Amino acid sequence: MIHPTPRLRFAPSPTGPLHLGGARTAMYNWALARSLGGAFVLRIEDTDRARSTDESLQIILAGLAWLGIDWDEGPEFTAGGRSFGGGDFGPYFQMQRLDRYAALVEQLLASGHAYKCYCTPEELAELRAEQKAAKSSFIGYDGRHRDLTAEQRAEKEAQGIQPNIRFRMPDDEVVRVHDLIRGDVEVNTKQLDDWVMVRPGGVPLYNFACVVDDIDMKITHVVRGEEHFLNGVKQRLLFEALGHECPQYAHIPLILNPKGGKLSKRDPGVKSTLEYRDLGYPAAAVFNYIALLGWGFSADRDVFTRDEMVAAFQIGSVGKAGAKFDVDKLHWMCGEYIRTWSLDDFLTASRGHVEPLLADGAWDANAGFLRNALALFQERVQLLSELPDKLRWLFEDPALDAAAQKNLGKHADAPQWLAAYADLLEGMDLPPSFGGDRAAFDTAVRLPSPEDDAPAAAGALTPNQLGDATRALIAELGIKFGQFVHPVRAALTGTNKGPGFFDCVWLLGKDAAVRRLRAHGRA
RNA sequence: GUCCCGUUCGUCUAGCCUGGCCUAGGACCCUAGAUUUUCAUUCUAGUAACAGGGGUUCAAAUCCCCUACGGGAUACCA
Repeated sequence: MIHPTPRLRFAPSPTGPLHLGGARTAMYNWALARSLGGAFVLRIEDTDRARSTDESLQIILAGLAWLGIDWDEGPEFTAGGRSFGGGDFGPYFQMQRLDRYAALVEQLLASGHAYKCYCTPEELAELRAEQKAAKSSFIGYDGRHRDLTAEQRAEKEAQGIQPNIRFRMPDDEVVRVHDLIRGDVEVNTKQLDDWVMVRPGGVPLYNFACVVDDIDMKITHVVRGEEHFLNGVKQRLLFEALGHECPQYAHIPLILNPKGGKLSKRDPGVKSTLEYRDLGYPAAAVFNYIALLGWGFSADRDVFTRDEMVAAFQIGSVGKAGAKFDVDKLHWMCGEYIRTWSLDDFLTASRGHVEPLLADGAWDANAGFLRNALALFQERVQLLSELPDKLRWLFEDPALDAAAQKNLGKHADAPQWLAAYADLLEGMDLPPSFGGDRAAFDTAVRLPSPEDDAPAAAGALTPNQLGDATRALIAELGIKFGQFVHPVRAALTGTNKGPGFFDCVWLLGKDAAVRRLRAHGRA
């Protein structure tokens, strides 16, 4: 037999945002498809009319695109100049495939694999309650309408009851399923009831639509959450009833909250994927981190690229145990990725977070300044959303935090030092503060690299020259470097942490620096 | 209740299939130190695990059984 082209799918229902667990399921499907050289299909399971929304759909598509999980077939979508979707096996929305489901229902009804059931939701709830009360080992539909006569059905219809359609399961049969992750598992159909394929009115339910679509879309492998494990058994029997081979199944464990429990609304891992984007998590870092939740790249490497993952990915090596979501490691990973970026990439990514601090047009008007400023923070953030708080002191006089207050009050002479420093700076060719004309200073300077410490315009002061002058003053005052620097930094930046002292002064610029020193100083 | 799956450092995991190379490896976190004007980065070192109990075997983290605990399923949701 010829091996069919591998075809995998991710089939979300647009009833909410794409959380990280869903993204990981999509990713494993995607990675397996890519590693096998097959196709990755995105199918939208929108048969739950009450809860499906177009907004959720857009969020899901944008979330996948952001993570770089691109789909070959499915809804059309364009992001970042790339288009996704299309394909010859559509439609890819289940609500556009109702004719197809209807045709197969007729076939199954005719062959006896399916039958009409007239039970109402109330009746079924009552049945379940009775079973529970009687401590029955089986809880579920008891097959009471399995073999209704034509007369009985006519009677129900006459009462105006619209039937649902159920799949007839074997009563007592051991079904052996092979799972790519769990291995061979045996399930007795005694545990499974005759499940509903189609709602009254004709809209199909998950297990039925899913199988029809997997057949029509020629799906060869299904990777999904372990909550679908038993659905796999039901689906396998339906595939057989329809005369088709069942795809290979792989059921992956769920992501757990840090306590080891089920993920609930408030847990970090259930945030929408787009929230991570908006908070300045690098997409590649999020991708990398969630890949690690249940799968390992190698014994001694945690950081890897998409391509490396595809090359190394094997579905069988996904773990069977649920993984807890660890924000610390995610954040560490984000910092790792940000530090690998070029300064230009960092600037581009930072813009959306920093620009709100500035007046309209100020980002472009102060490109050189911002480049120098941001360069100092690339290795000091894990998320881009940390940037505004870390940069605010450059644009407005800061309130002193507790540590800064302490530093400022540590030595009785500190106010004199501040005043002396203000005098010194006032007489120097220091750059003007943000918003001023800094062209002579800011051109192409990247502060952390001494070799770049060369302003374009002759005569403009560099951070290193500022440092020489400052050290001379400190010597004159007869104090230690540390004694001087801590209170001054506090007065200037409002905090005791941050980039190198001279870089801070140089970047802050003359007018703001002098103003703040005078505010806290005394001659 | 019943059925299915799982359980290696606090966390993610390597090792388990094909017992011996495991005095159990890596990473995050934490701690200490080095570097630095602070913070961050970087580097070095350290703490820390085979859920418990039986068995099989010359030998078990690795194979078998039981217990405990955790997760999943048991919908006219997906």
